[in-house]
Amino acid sequence: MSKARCSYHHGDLRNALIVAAAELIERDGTLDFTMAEAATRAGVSAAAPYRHFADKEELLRGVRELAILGLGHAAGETVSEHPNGSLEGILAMGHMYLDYARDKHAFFSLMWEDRGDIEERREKVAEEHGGFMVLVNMVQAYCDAHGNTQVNSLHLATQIWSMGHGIATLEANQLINLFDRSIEPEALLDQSVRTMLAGVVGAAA
Amino acid sequence: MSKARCSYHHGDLRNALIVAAAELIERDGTLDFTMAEAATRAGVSAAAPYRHFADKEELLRGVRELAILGLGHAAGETVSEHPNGSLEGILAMGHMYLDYARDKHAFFSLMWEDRGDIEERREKVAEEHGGFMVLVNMVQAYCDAHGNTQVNSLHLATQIWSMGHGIATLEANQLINLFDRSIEPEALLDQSVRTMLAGVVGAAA
DNA sequence: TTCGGATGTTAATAATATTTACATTTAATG
DNA sequence: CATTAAATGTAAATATTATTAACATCCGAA
Repeated sequence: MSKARCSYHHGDLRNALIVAAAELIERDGTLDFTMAEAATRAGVSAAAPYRHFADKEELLRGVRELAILGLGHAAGETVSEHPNGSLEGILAMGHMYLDYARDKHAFFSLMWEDRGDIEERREKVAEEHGGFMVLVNMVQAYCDAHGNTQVNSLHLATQIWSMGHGIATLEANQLINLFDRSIEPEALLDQSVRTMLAGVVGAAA
Repeated sequence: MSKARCSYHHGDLRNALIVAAAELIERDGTLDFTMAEAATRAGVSAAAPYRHFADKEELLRGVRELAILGLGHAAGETVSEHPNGSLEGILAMGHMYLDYARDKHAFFSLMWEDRGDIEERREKVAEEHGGFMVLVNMVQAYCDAHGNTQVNSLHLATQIWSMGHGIATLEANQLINLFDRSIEPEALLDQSVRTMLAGVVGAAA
């Protein structure tokens, strides 16, 4: 009875609802789908979701987990396509992040928004945020490759993440080139990352 | 009749509603005040706001303008407290931005969120976003002071802004130290800014 | 003075989230 | 195998808000 849809009980409604909600978010580009539509899409009545989620916020948190895992997966793909410890790998990671922010804006903001569950999230860092660890490893490998063992790679990775996050966030909201239409987000990010690595690790520029 | 409250007509309801909404956002730390409460606070009925704003979104856009002007004002204050073209001035600007993001989280996110009015915003850049221009001038002065005339200060200011924006956004959502509790946002930002300036302009570190 | 438009009011209307009361199914227990 | 409590669904309320409709008042121009 783990995959029934034949009768009264769904079998895997919680996940089905998360997927349904994600599809609606994907379709509309916003988080304001209705609970009723998500329920219908999952093949149940409007009240059924409340057996699995206290409220819409909780469902959104479920979708968020899915999105975070997806981004982590993309990070894994990206790293596997480039030489270990290479600059290009780190830059590619930035481009991937930028693409994600642009193409899946609603998921991107949902992912980082505070929804009053910080403590809960802290506990799930390891299982959810593999993506960041991928970056940390890339940075570490880069430092190693450049013979620098003094660098705190977690710290440096956080600096690079926040640079990418800032550009991605602004770009997703069409603000990065608000003052100068000629600015190219990827070029800007590449240059920022190069400068940061050159300044902290040496070489790279 | 520009400031009446005596009789039937309010006199300046549009602005009063923006202020009322801003107070509610300040009070609750969220954007989900009700139109009715904003109206009551402004001393009018629940339907009155619709004579001035098509919907809640439009009222929020009004509040956003106010917030952006406020941040611009803070930028002006900050720059006036430090030597022209100094590194400390630029760092102070970053701290101010970080403080704003933390203390006025709801306004901060409202400010940068896309609310489907990009074109409209582009037209108001000059009148609204004096704050960014303050940063551009600081960066320009910094470059001048370091005898570097090759730098595109608009470009460099955008890089610095996006770094600060990334850190501020993550910090406001309590995510910047998700992986390493020991990270201090201001220190991280200071170091990033120094590295960027040193890498692009020279000196500074 | 008088009339039209702007701005307010109160009373609907509508869309949604969420709860309630009841139904069905599952799974453990004797 | 029969029984029953817990889990999971359903349909029919409720409640909260945004928003609109229909009507009232006021201000400024002709």
